[in-house]
Amino acid sequence: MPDRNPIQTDLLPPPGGSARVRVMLTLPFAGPLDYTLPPRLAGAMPGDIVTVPLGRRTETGVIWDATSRLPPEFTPPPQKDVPTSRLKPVAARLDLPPLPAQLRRFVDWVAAYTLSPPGMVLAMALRANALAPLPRPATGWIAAPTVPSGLRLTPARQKVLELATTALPTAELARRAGVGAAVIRGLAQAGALTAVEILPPPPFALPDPAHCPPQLEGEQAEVAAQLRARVDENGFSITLLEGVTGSGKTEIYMEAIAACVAAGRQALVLLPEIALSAQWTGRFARRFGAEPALWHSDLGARLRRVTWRAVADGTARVVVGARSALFLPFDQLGLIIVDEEHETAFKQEDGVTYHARDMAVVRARMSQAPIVLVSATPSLESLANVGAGRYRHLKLNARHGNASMPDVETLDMRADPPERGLFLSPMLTGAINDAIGRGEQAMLFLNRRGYAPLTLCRTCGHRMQCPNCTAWLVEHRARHILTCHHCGYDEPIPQTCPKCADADSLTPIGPGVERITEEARATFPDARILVMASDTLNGPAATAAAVERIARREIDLVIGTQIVAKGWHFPHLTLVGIVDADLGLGGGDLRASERTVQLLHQVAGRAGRAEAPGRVLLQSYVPDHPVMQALVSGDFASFMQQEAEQRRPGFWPPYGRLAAVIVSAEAPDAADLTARALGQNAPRLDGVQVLGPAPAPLAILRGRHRFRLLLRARRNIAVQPIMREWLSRVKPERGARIDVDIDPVSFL
DNA sequence: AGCACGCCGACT
DNA sequence: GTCGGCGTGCTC
Repeated sequence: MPDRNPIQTDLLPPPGGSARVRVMLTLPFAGPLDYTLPPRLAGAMPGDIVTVPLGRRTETGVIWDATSRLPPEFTPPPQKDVPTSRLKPVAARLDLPPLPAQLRRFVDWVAAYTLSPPGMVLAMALRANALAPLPRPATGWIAAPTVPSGLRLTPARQKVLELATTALPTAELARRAGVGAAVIRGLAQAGALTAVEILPPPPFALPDPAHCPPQLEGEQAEVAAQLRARVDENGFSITLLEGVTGSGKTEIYMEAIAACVAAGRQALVLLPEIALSAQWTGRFARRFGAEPALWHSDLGARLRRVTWRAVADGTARVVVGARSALFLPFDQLGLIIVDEEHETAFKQEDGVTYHARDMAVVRARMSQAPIVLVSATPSLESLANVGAGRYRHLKLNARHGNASMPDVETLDMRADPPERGLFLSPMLTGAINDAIGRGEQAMLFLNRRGYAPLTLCRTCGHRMQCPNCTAWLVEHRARHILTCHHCGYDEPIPQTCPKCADADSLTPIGPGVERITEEARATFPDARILVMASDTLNGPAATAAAVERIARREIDLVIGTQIVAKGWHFPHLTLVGIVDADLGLGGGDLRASERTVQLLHQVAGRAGRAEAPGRVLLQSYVPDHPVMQALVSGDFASFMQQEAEQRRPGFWPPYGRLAAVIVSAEAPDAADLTARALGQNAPRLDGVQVLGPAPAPLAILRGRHRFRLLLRARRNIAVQPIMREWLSRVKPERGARIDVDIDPVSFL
């Protein structure tokens, strides 16, 4: 542990001067600030949490390492040195556990990689309320080994001393002995009771690897053994675990967790969404006889603090969480699992933009720990890494038990169109009727919330648009509003067209889940229907309750958005209807096809898990599209191969690197001028190309005008130094902001 | 991110 | 004459 070595040279006072330390504050500076360390704080070390003066206020920060340990191409340019004579002294060292060296290094790495101020990355690591003071341990009383001579042993005193074999606080001891507090005080005074601190019990029970191990056979046992071997070798490795839905991936990687816990190390499991954690926690508890520690952004303040500490001191052995769990102060990280690794929810888009899956790989490397990326439909990135020999590949080909893969068919909407004004084709409604008639469950999937995505005036053609964004307002009929899904703006549904004032001329165009529900209620009047959308289910508890109702067969037809695609287990669901399989294909997004296949395959996987085989019907106007063909044939390997071949020649990811630059300003001119200045100063380097500037697809967002540029580089070129150099040459116009997104996922 | 300093409009 | 608008720039 080199960083805890008290003779670390950078902390020794220089000859004839006082010690200099660098302190990272949770502020958007380019790096740590220098302070002197007063003699009374001698011995303070990197990682220690301190308060320092800044201007005329006091800030809390972390003593940082004197020298960067990043590869040179990632190291930000050095800042100018402030002479020691002008430095202010560190004010105080707080009595808190230090930030581990590994986490400090990770913060530096993420900051350098994403081109974010390191203080903002540090803020993510400290947002846990970790800086709140430790609660004072309660004092308890325990009987002294010998009763002091001369003590009169009254029956009351006798009783107290008999009970005080384990430390108990005054009130509790008095209550149990049936005496007053005065008796306790008297005994303490006489030296018959000794005061001790009562340590709170560890907040997380130790998971028991032997509690309830699954019975694995064949390829499952083989894969579990492989994963255990990775954990047991106790070094860095990356494994892609690819397994069809229902193949028991979770049970199998839990064996790796078991090995990790058995070895006394900690495991981190990242899920794309906290909604999944309730189900996951249940499975974990059945396997290990204890609950894992949970981590996500809206955990209560107290639990956050307790969890953060428990991760730091190692008493939390298994943490399951959203992407922010990557920044917990693990001490003995022995395994990272990224479940549903292809999910784009792992990409954080606001504040520090980072991809949790990729950063998890970095964290694993720094911890010299194995990482397992898990998916039924791996990302092209991960498959390419397998192809290049960088990742190991484990496959689970068979569904658990006797369940077979669902049968997927396309419904050609040109040949078999729905009735006018409806969205479900006769073939689909017929299949739903059949399924419900057999006492089975059906599901309709449409990845669009609300009633209709567009409201149009039949008289003048006016489209209801968001005043702050380049986007249509989505009708939410249940709430009687038109709302913008980008900025949250809403207004009541107008009775007359705001442009031509014609009454009752506004018409909803296209379906959302609300509208499909309306149609389903009319078409299947006797069916018990449940809608699952992020705005109808508030919170993980409500989602879990809905899943439970479906499992108990209280529902015949589930209608849902994206949320139903997650790994829910619906044992009686045999039919899935995709209302609009073409939906994700528009928009010119690099990953549109890949994402559509992943999403629709995930939804399809909800069907036919138990004995009854599943059937999936895709409503499409382009049934010959490679995406539909891949879903029908189930041959994703070939589909991904084709995708890869399309991206390879142009050096698109994963064969090249991208960095997006978004210029935004309230004033259109400021945004335009800044974007053009960036274009004119674009780097001219071999293997690097800059596209744009062009107005962003969302040309106005939250009232800000936006332009985009895209830098594309060959895979062997680090984009960070190029970006740093480029941005340093352009000064944004007043009011304009330049945001950088390394490895962009969204192209809006 | 704060918080000052700074240089131009409506007020006790 | 001042109070205060928030633009610009610095904080070790």
